Amino acid sequence: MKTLIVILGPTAVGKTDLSIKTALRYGSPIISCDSRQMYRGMKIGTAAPSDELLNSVKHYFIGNLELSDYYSAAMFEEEFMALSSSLFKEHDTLVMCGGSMMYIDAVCNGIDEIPTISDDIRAEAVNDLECKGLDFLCQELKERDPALYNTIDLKNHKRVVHAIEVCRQTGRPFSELRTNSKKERPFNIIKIGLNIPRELLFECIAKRTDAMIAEGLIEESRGLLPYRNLNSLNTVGYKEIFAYFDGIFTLEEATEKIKRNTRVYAKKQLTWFKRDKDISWFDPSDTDAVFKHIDSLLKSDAISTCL
RNA sequence: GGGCGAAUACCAGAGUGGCCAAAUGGGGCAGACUGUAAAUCUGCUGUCUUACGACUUCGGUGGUUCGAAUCCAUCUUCGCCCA
Repeated sequence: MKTLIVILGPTAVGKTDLSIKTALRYGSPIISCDSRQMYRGMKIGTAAPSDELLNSVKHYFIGNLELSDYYSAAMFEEEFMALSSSLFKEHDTLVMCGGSMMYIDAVCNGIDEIPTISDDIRAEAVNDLECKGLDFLCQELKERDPALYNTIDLKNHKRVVHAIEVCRQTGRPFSELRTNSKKERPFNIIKIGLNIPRELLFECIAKRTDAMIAEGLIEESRGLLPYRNLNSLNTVGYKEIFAYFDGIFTLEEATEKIKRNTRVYAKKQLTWFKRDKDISWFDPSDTDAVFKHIDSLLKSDAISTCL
């Protein structure tokens, strides 16, 4: 059976390095699973792999999107499945590496079929939110989908708006479209979680942020300034630098904010991953332990396949 | 040496007799998550495992008062001003 090795963990923990080593060892390309490294022109701020690394191992989904492209976890699932099925023809194992929690889950568990919302409906819903308010949308949701109304976070406008969009477009309650089922995949999945003590992780974050500034994050951001309102640039590292351009922060303050927001993001990732009991956790420097773990699982799969 | 001002929870900073365990912001901690997710949202943040409950706090000490972070005295530290 084919195997997907997923390397995940909080930002700045050292996933990239280990993914390269793992890919080289198992002769696999790397499928990136990072919702921001997919966008072109955001290399420094997203800590995308260097050109050198990209040349050492074939990577997918790095810098493959325009800043203005619409993208989603469901689209990633679809593209991943298509790509993996073709890559598995030549490889027994594939390495997927990244920290975008929802994308990882979309690949590993699948995501329900929900129609992409049309521009008209989206615009109208957003307009309703601005003009009529969140309460109005909540009331509509209560009528259209009482089940969801009772469980959704009614203070989270993004969720409420999307629920309304789906209800309006399909004419059905959003909750009916949710199956809560896990999709079967035609490959095994090994989840390698990387983590280090929080203090160290926070130190890495601080160092990496300083390095980004030194490598030209400001220049990169200046070039991206015209696109600042795009969702792709609603991203830690850029929004703070944009605020610096606006004069809201000094460079020092912006840098501190980036560090802080990156820490919050890392924590959020860890909270999400904590729920996933399929993850085996390792120290990123302990390559041997990771390989040993992968080898033993590959071996036991080989044995059970023979039987 | 003299005059004035300030001292509040992790930090900044409101509060100037009861509605104060003490606004607000920052920071910290915890959590949610099925379609732009590095997004978006929530809770907690004096101690007591839970509290509509109890206990200890607003520089120190001692007072006034039924009641003090708030008033008085005094001490300490810091800032400013006059010498």
